[in-house]
Amino acid sequence: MTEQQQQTVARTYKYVAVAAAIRHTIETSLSPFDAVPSERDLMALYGVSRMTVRQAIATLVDEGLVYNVHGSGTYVGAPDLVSKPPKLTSFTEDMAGRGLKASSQILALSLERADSAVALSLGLSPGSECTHIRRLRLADDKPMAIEDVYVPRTILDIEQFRLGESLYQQLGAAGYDVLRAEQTIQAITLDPEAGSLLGVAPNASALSVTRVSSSRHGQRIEFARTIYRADRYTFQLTVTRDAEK
Amino acid sequence: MTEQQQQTVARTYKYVAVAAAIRHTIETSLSPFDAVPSERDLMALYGVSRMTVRQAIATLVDEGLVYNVHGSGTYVGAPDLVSKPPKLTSFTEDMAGRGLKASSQILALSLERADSAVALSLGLSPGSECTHIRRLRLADDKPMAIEDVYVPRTILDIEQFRLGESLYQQLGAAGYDVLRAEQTIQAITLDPEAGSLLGVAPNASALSVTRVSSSRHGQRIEFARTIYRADRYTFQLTVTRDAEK
DNA sequence: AAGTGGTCTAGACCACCGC
DNA sequence: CGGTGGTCTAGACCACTTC
Repeated sequence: MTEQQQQTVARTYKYVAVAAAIRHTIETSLSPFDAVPSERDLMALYGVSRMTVRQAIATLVDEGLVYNVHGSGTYVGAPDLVSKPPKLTSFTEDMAGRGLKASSQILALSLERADSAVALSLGLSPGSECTHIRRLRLADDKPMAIEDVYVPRTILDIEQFRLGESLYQQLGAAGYDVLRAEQTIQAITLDPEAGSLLGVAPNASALSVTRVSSSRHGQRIEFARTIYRADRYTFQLTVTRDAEK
Repeated sequence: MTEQQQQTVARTYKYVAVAAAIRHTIETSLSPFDAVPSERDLMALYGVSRMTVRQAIATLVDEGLVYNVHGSGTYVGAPDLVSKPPKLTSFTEDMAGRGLKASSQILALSLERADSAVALSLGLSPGSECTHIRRLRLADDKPMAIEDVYVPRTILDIEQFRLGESLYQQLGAAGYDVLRAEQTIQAITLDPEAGSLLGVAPNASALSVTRVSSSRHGQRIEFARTIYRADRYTFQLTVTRDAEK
């Protein structure tokens, strides 16, 4: 943590201060669906121009704390109405969010030539070498998923990989920050070997999540496939119909 | 389609026009990572104030078409880096997005007392009456999914329901605009009856998507469960790790 | 008709990037 | 240092909701 400890004094912008003041007002004295003071009132209240008020409100709208109704007013939103875009989380983070303790068991760690699916997904020429990590993922010490991760050798060589440390953290340290991923979710039928690893009936149903992760600039870093026990894992997300914004 | 045919002339706002002009410029003569003309140039070019230019650019940033770099410029984004929040779509829209033609076959239409799962999800007292619609959903005339929809009778009575017309459109016309939904995705094993309806083996795996839809103000409108053939349907989404914005 | 948020102007200065 | 986007002002009129 011995970072450069920026001394920037955090120059406070007016709209940030106004937003904080409004947030405080809401938290201390307003309830969901209550009206926030009008923009013109807020101008007078905080001694700023209307645009500054609007920018402050815009950040709150972004957070989902309030919403605008044209011609009527700005209102406090219901907390559970907030629709955040889904986040890319590690298995450990995902389990923690479900109140479970994550652990792992390495099943295999090897350098392999990418098969066509992996090569295609990662944009590699077929036969390129990849570090392959196969892990049994446990939640509260019971099998939850089988995970196969493929990373190009040029990004993370097998000898560099340190077991027990977060993969994303290691990739970030190597200059490959994972920022986004495309995920494909499908239902599959387990093969008997996977079934026995997961402790379920052979030929049981399971949820397969395939992920291709990329850096900020679109460079593909990781191909991962995780097969979850259908009886222990569901995937949840919020979708919106309009630009609720 | 004999709606009220609003005559609003679609009053075109300047920032919308400017955004369209910039979009056109990008599509016809710029490539990813190219710089867009500066805001001051755009002011002069389109004869509008800076704020209007900025609002136009803001909409394009929202779309992921361009991104700003403070102190440097505004640049065209890479198309595949765009991360849109997942949208709530009707089956017809969903299939159209996959290049398939959607059709339906009504399996049942009845008024029922909500079972505990439906009542809980919709916030109804157990035993409340619900309109239940069970449909076989086809894509390119082949079975794709079985869908059960439950709507409180107080929102849509069974006699009001018009077959063949979009449910969401009917709900909207009744003053219940569906704006967002919580979805739960899981893998299940089909029962033989469902398997035969879908034209797959009994006990095949399938993807189950459960949806609770709400209005702008959080009123729960619809409980739906759709069971998709695992071999014809996958669920895709983009997730981000940081506030990529 | 009064009040709200939405759009728009014509300026100004600040913070940051690259040369 | 010049040019860029980011913040901010003090007005104005438009579009919508509410009474």
